[in-house]
Amino acid sequence: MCPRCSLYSRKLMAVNAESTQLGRQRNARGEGARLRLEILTAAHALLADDEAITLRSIARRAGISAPSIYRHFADVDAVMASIVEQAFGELVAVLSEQRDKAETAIKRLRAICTAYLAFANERPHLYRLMFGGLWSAADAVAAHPDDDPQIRELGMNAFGLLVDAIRDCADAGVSDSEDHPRDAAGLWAALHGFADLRQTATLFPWPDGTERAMVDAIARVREAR
Amino acid sequence: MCPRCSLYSRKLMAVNAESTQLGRQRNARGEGARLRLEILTAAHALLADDEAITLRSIARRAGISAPSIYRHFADVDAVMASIVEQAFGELVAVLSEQRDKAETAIKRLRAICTAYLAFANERPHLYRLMFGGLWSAADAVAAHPDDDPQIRELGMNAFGLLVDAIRDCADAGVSDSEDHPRDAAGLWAALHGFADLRQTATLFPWPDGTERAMVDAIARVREAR
DNA sequence: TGTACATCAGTGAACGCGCGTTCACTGATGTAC
DNA sequence: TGTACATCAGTGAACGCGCGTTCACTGATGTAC
Repeated sequence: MCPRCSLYSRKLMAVNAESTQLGRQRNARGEGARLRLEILTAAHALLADDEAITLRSIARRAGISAPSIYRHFADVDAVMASIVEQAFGELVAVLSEQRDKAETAIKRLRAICTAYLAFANERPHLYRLMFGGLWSAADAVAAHPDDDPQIRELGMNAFGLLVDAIRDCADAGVSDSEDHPRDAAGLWAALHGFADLRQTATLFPWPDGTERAMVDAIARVREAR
Repeated sequence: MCPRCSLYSRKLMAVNAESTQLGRQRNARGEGARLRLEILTAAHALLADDEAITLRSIARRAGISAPSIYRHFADVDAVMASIVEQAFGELVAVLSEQRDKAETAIKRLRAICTAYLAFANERPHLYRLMFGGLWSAADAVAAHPDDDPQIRELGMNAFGLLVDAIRDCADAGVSDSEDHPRDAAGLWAALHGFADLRQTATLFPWPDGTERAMVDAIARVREAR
């Protein structure tokens, strides 16, 4: 046995020993499905701590060995798809929640936008998983065209919130928007770009009020000064 | 010698043999600096072909061994910084070029925006290297605070084009923008988001005219319908 | 009631890959004596 | 003019890392006879 390989193995053993939570006891007979939840929970915990999310890091966090994940997910794409699917649900929930706290149509629109940016800001890794280049739903769908993860529909739900909010403003006479889906698409792009660049272009001196001006302009908000 | 390691080595040797362009002859005595250019050229070729860009892939493309890069760059960050620096120069050049082809202030502004989106669209890997999460100038600066790669200034040059274009529109009375840097920042965010999402959210049905509506709105273009 | 067996949850060890980086070297070319 | 030597461009082989994935297994628990 050559020294390199043995070193390798000893190292791996050490890592495995360290990572495996000895306290964990396995699920009872028909309860194996629980681990599926634990895996997703571990992924969420990683994201909450803003740590890198890989199959192995999830396994470490969940206190299980990496291969165990394959009992519950076909491959790493399936894990990511589940996480993203869940995340879209959460996004829609927080956007709706913040919207419903506001009284006027314009404030509801702005509340959605602010909540969107807050979501991206507070959970950058998760946000990048959903929209950034970290992982691509389109690629995953292309790789496994059969198991439709309905991520597309979930994304459209979130987008629908923007369309509706702009329509409500127009109906209330406080927006000049004529093509609501088009303006919502522009608004989404602007929000995404702002969220993304604030994380990436940290050296750039963002002027105060950029968000508000951008949102109001794209949504064609008409308001007394 | 264990079978695994020997396999490993044979594989590596095969890869190296394959990747090394035997045709290449090394530079003459005082001309070693040439390789620096060849490295950057290889990186550009990779980006043009939209292939992944790593220290090793650059070396393969340049037809040299990976360690050779260290004669000319301190580490992989230094290579990336050089590429990005050069790319910012190119970006400013194409934006200016397209701007100067247009006759009116509004058309100049729109030309800049269209050229920006075209740049991002045609060279996605390069664009992601500059602005996306692929590589972070901020991280690199943090890691090597001493060798200032002036990427920040170059970025500000590009941004200045937007500010000036909006100011010109306002001066010409075709924009209601009052805070040009702020509106330019919003416009940049919107352009970036649009460019990024068009590559990421390929499943999303982007409405026609999104770009124009978005640009005109944020730049507060005032125009007869 | 006891026992053989199937099922099930989960693991340990390895594979092969690509990455960035280090190190000791090779071999050509210019320079000093 | 010849030769020893320093310099320089560039390489080959390896290191250690983390990744996704596969495979044969272990050991507990329920079920059938």
